[in-house]
Amino acid sequence: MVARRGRRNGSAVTPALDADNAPTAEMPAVGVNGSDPVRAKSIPEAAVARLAVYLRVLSAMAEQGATTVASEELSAAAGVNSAKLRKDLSYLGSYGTRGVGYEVRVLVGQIERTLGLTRQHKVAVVGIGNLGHALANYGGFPGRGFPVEALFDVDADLVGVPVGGIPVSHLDDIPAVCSERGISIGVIATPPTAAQSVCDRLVSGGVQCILNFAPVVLQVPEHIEVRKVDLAVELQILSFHVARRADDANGSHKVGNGMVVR
Amino acid sequence: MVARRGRRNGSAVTPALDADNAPTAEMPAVGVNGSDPVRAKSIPEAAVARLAVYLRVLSAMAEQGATTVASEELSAAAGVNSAKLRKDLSYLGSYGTRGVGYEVRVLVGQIERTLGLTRQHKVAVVGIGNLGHALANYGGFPGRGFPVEALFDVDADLVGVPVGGIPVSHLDDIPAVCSERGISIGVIATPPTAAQSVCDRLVSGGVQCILNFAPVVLQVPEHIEVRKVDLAVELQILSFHVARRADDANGSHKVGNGMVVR
DNA sequence: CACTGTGAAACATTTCACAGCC
DNA sequence: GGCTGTGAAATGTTTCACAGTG
Repeated sequence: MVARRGRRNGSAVTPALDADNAPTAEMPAVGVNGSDPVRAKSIPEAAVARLAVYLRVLSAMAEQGATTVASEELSAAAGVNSAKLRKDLSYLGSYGTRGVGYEVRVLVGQIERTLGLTRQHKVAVVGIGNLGHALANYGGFPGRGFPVEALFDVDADLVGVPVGGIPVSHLDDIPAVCSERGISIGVIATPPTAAQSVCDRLVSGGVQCILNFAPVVLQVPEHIEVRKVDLAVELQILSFHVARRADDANGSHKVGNGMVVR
Repeated sequence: MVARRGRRNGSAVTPALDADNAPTAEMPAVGVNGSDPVRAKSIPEAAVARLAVYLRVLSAMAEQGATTVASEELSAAAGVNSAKLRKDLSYLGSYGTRGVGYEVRVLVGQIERTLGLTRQHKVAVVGIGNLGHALANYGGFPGRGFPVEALFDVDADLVGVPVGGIPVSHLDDIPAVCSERGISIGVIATPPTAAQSVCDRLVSGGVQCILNFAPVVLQVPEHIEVRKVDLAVELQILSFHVARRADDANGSHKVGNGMVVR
């Protein structure tokens, strides 16, 4: 440790690192790394996101009875190229057989281990509106491993009402309930104005990670991991590509710095 | 130049490029680029995602009456560092004033222009379950610019029923309705099994971009832009970080290839 | 001989650091 | 003096291409 990330304001609270949703980029892969002689280098952030996709594809294949799979086949199903797939899998260790491929079972096990899916991660959903409902009813999220164990809302009419089998608690009880029930992941599905205060309460309740659906940049202590899902941003990125395509198609001209302008 | 993107199968259908949600990485920024002597280089993919965030922050600031903002302030609010912010804004052109900062109004206008937000992009939502409802009720998505103009579902009981003011149509009518209404963005909120077929119909209806909430890798023609939002993947990435942290904390040891294993 | 595992090259993104301007 | 804009360095990611192996 020691060598902190350069510019860092003195405060204990920093903006959730990435401005983007980035399942890729940023961060030197594992912990601090660099000046620390002990810590080894680990899996690139970008690869982690893909491992989760491979896992799903592999599980589907296993269900279909496949026992073995080659990088070419798996990569096609996962929408990446085979070199990338092989490189990604190589971060787990050497679990393939040259000339043959990978054993589906083994790969599933290794990816699960690497992603920490052998432990359970209890989830709390905050904000039981349309989206919160949808999330709560997912009922024990993706497959197994992410049981929803607490729900919160401000609405007095909602408090006490069970949704997907779990009674809704009040926002004020977030810290107590979360630490009682050992929640490790908080999902924020509130309006943007409430998000930061909800986030603070989740953190004080001992939650380690936050998945944020509210369109705001959360400020969190640095040991908290935040990921965000931002509809507006996604749509605007798509919009950019539509616009770019339109520009490319017809007579576009360059502006000062050489950028296509229209 | 010349050098085509290596592997690219001859088929007209390719897996949606990125395996990850990646608002960053992959793609040489703008269109073909490289062998084309005319086309200029453009905004990095990673920067585009952040521009959308800056836009939101700037809009909030404008509402609060701010007329001018310095890179340090804006970057803090957006959760990035100021160098990155300045670099990102420089892709738009030179709209700042040295010694002063940026004019909020101007920046908002430039980002909107760059993201193609001056045109409207009509949206269709497919799959009116919990999530679809939530999306439909967003009622003209983020602010302005993304009006929801069509809804689809298989459920006969739902067809004809208005949700958020728009009557639900049947899946079979996707191509006709989409091309009639000039839909440019399709949002898939169906169960995974239906997603690919829905996607195909959206494409045949002339939709240019797809936002996919279903946990499957869609295969699309290469001129179609796909982005995905995958809850399972997000949670598993968080899980990875929890696990990594736990490993880092206590006596971890390295395995063959030098990776932290537990 | 097909297919994995991986150095090394190519590419993309971020950060540094400072020249230049108001 | 304070702050933008940007080359150049550093870092991270993807792709190539091939040696190695069951």
